[in-house]
Amino acid sequence: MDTYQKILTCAAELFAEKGFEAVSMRDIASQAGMRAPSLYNHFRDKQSLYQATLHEVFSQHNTALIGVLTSTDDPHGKLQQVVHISLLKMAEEPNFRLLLQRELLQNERDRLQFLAEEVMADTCHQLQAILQLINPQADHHFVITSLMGHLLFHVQIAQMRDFLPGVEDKHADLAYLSQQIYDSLLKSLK
Amino acid sequence: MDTYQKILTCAAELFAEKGFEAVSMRDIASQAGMRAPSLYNHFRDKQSLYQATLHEVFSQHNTALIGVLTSTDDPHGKLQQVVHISLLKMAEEPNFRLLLQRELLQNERDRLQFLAEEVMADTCHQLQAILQLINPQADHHFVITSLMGHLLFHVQIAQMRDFLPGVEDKHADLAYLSQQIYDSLLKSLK
DNA sequence: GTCTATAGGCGGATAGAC
DNA sequence: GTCTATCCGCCTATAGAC
Repeated sequence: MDTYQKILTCAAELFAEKGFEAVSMRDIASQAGMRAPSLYNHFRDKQSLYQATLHEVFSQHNTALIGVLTSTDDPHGKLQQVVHISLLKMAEEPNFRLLLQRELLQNERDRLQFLAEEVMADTCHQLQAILQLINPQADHHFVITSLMGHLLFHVQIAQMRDFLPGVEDKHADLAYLSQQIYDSLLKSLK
Repeated sequence: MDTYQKILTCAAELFAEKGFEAVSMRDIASQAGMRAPSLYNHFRDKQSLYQATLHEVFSQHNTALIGVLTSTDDPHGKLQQVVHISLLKMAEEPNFRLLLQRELLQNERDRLQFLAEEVMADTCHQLQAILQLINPQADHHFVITSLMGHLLFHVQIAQMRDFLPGVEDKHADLAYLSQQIYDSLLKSLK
């Protein structure tokens, strides 16, 4: 892995964990085994490094999902796979979810537009086509939004689940969660 | 309103909008019509001010919800009201949602435990009792988590809805959203 | 392409006058 | 209880040696 990629990887980790403001160029450089000024040979400034990090993480995640969405499965199987794989990927590699959720907390219009168009639009369109086959009458925009909310929130809440009432062993099982989310998705489609 | 409360109000606004790291004591003081050192007559340091802000905003929101949850309505009516009022309150006064979501992004165990026990536990228990009356067989923990995810995410996504595919006018209507969320909640309970 | 040294600004926090 | 003045550290970013 070349230096450029090494920096992006470390930056993704730190920005995801602590957020843009809480991470210094020294932190990133240190993580990447160099000094802060060296970063400026690869990125114009901190903002550029952050943007490049977002682009890297988001596009990687998207191409991973497209494989599932363009498979030849029937609509139900595809839907189930999307839920399952999204959960798995977000659980084992939290950078995508964290960076996305941090960006969602910004209320600058152009950053939200970037998120919508560059990160979510493709997946939404693919999902829409699938839902169309299952139930053309349903409110697809609502259902897709609900699905994204489900996926993000259930993974996010995993770390504090032990502190919440009514929790059982099965809730730590991603396969069970995935099944529940898929079930309630289908029910809300009918 | 005394100075103490004035500071808390301004701090809540700024912390919610920009996050802890991105807000300086000078920013808060300026918003409250004073100079930064004056803040230290009311709060030991920035962390204390932040904690006090969280406590203020979270407890206010919780007491507002308890009124609904302890009303004498039937379970279905209560549930519908909880959804509706939560959406309304979060839409018109975003500080609670933003501070909650920012705290959820931390992965420090004790802060998550604080959130779970001081912010969510009461509401969860009340909801659990309601769900028990509707369908004792259902996975209440999952349903309640889903509901919270729904509420938070649909309000959050409101600002970028125009950029997402398949959006229609009705999606900007809180009453419609509230109905949809309640409907899918009931369906996933059956 | 990486380093040291450093500029220049902003951050949290305190001292002490009023 | 609020202010001005100030300390001191960390920040981003650049200059220039190697």
